[in-house]
Amino acid sequence: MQTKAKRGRPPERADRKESILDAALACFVERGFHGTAIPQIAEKADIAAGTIYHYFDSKEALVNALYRGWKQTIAQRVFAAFPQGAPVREQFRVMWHEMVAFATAEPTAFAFIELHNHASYLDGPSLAVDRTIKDFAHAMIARAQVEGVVKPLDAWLLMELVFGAFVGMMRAHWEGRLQLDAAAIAGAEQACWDAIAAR
Amino acid sequence: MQTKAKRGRPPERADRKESILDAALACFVERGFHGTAIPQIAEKADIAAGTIYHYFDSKEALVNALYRGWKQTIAQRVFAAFPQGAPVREQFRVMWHEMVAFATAEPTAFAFIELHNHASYLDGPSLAVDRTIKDFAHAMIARAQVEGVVKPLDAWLLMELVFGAFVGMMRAHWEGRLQLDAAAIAGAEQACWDAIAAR
Amino acid sequence: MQTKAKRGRPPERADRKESILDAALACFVERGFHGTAIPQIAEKADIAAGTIYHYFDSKEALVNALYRGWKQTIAQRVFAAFPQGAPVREQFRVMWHEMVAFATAEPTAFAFIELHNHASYLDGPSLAVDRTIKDFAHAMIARAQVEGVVKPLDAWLLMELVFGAFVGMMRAHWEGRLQLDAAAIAGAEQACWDAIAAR
Amino acid sequence: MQTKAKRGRPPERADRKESILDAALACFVERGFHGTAIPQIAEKADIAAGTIYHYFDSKEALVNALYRGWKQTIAQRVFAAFPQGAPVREQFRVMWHEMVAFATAEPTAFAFIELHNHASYLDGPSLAVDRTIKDFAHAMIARAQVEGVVKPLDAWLLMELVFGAFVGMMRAHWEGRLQLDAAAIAGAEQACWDAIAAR
DNA sequence: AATGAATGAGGCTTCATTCAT
DNA sequence: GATGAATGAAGCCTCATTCAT
Repeated sequence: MQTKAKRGRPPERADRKESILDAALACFVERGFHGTAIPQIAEKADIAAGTIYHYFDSKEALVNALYRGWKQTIAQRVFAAFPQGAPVREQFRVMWHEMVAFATAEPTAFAFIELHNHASYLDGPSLAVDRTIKDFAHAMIARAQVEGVVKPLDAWLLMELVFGAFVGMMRAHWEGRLQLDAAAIAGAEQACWDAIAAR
Repeated sequence: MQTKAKRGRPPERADRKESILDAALACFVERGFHGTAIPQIAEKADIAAGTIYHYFDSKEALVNALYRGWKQTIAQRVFAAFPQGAPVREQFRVMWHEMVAFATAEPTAFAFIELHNHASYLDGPSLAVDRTIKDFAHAMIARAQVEGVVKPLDAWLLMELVFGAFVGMMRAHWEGRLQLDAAAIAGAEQACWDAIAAR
Repeated sequence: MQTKAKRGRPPERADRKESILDAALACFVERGFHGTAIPQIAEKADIAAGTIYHYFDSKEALVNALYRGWKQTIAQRVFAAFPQGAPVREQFRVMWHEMVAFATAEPTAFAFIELHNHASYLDGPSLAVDRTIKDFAHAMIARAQVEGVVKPLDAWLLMELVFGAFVGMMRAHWEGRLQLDAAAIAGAEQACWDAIAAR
Repeated sequence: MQTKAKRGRPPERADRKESILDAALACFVERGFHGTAIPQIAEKADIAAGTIYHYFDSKEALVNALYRGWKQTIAQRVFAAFPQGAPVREQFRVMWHEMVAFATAEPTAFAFIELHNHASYLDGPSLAVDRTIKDFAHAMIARAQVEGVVKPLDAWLLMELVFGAFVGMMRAHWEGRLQLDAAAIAGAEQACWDAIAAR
């Protein structure tokens, strides 16, 4: 059933690109990349399907823009907060809380980034941006090992353990299996430090 | 009216259901549920696409069968190895190594189960089977807390941290970012115990 | 889901061809030729799908056998009962009641023949067998016109009117819109005679 | 991932919905509902197969729209022409000629409606619209019986006989077995009246 | 710039038919 | 002769993408 109704410019609305990215984020998290249709994104963004192609070349370009954008956002945030000269124990604490703050403020974006890690539709540049935080955390741990405050295991292993623990906690939280208050978050942070700390 | 072309029964070949499940597992891990086409599975299994429908009612029924099957396999394996009367420290170690053994022996199955957690195409029975191992690990931790050997934080939180750390480690391993030898595995196990252990 | 269960000859059962024809008749009437799948027929006949191909070359061969078989049955029945020397009024009455008797005794077969008239999957021989009764009825009406007892309109037109009225009545009956008792049938017969009778 | 092949909007062409309905009508009459493939309809309508789904939710929705549309058209036409105050004999004649006029002007639509009566793919609303003309004709006959000009048989039976005769005549005409000129049509009308008229 | 009808490849699924057992 | 698993073409429908308005 078609309506010959209104075409052309609709009532002014800025941020079109932004609303497309938001809608796409929500859809991709909910149903995955291949499970999301462009018209679904358009509907959620309250625009026409064709409009998406004024801002992004393709569906793939859209996921990649989303992925890169959020990955950079979180990296910048963590780097900005990082206390350069502070003791490792303090650096660890700050990173942890910064990550929690991000994952709490932008749960969908965080879920998106975690779920879409290494997906086949991510292009080279996206994958490149991918490693920054983990590289950074690895470096921090490696420095701490030199000081002898962290276990002398492979620093990459320790980093993945802590990162995994963090993601596991957040995922359980999104999925409603876990309440998180300040005490729990701080307790978890301490537990993760204990995991890597030299005894 | 169909073409009179040659179709029909080809030379015998056993294990068809098994080879479908194997092929589907590999495809789903590689490209996700929606990213995998039935003909791709068929090709990998070296059968005709239609044959899949003799064994499974639909693509959804296939993922669910896969999910349930592997989830049960791993649960049974962990439960069978669990040392009932042993000290918690020992129980923890056994579970850890059992999980590693499974994830190493069946990396694709393990990846599949982790990636497809809580996906929208999983049906009720599949989701029901989902909680068994985590419930079990939670109970173990809760018992240890009574003994005072584990931190007095929310046992669910501790469980998710350890589980997350484990998954993080295994994922880094599949993705080639991490070498895992016996020492690394044992070191990681100790680190995870340190995470939850009372100081 | 497959079972390696019983193959080969099942408990003796004669009339396999007959039960296939019966099942096919019911299915074709209910859902049409293209709407009926061979496995559905097999299930209704309580045999394996492949078995049908021992008796019929194809689905088309099956409909055609069915069509020809019933068409001949009804024709033979009508011809057998036809009172050669009797007055036309009597001949008309006999034919009418013979048709009603058949349509009542074999409602599915009658419905099948009416619904599948001139379908594209009927082959030459089937269509050839198609005309016999109508030709016969036409001849009867033409003779009656010579006697002056029937209207001097195109005999084919009169024949189609009567035949159409008969089919309309029977169809309304199968479809539950019409009760038919002996009085109704006799009344309808008289009405049809009045339709063609010279005034 | 889809091919980057050229797709998208082709040069304008109006009346798409109408041409889909026309093409579908022709196909359904020729090969039946299950015997008609959506691509066949699309080809006949000279549009892409997918376009049909912009206008109709499914193949079933398409048949139902077709059925309802034509059924209403014919009913409106008959009702509009019906001479309310005239004698029954005249009303009968008008209805008859109106039906013939419709069946002659729109032979495919008429064939479609007759062939698809009570098919399993017709939905509730379609079946509801189905009875109007027959109910109307029945009422007319019932009134005539009160006047004593029509036989005192079940009015539904008489209606079905006349309707059946009419359909039989038209069908023979479409199928090329019968020439119909004004005299034949008028003669048939008189014959049908004679069928139901009290003697 | 925005729209959304149109396109047509491709996805899931069905089913007529074959053939090893 | 009977079986039913296997085949693969074809059916219905979806959806990424284009482009006239």
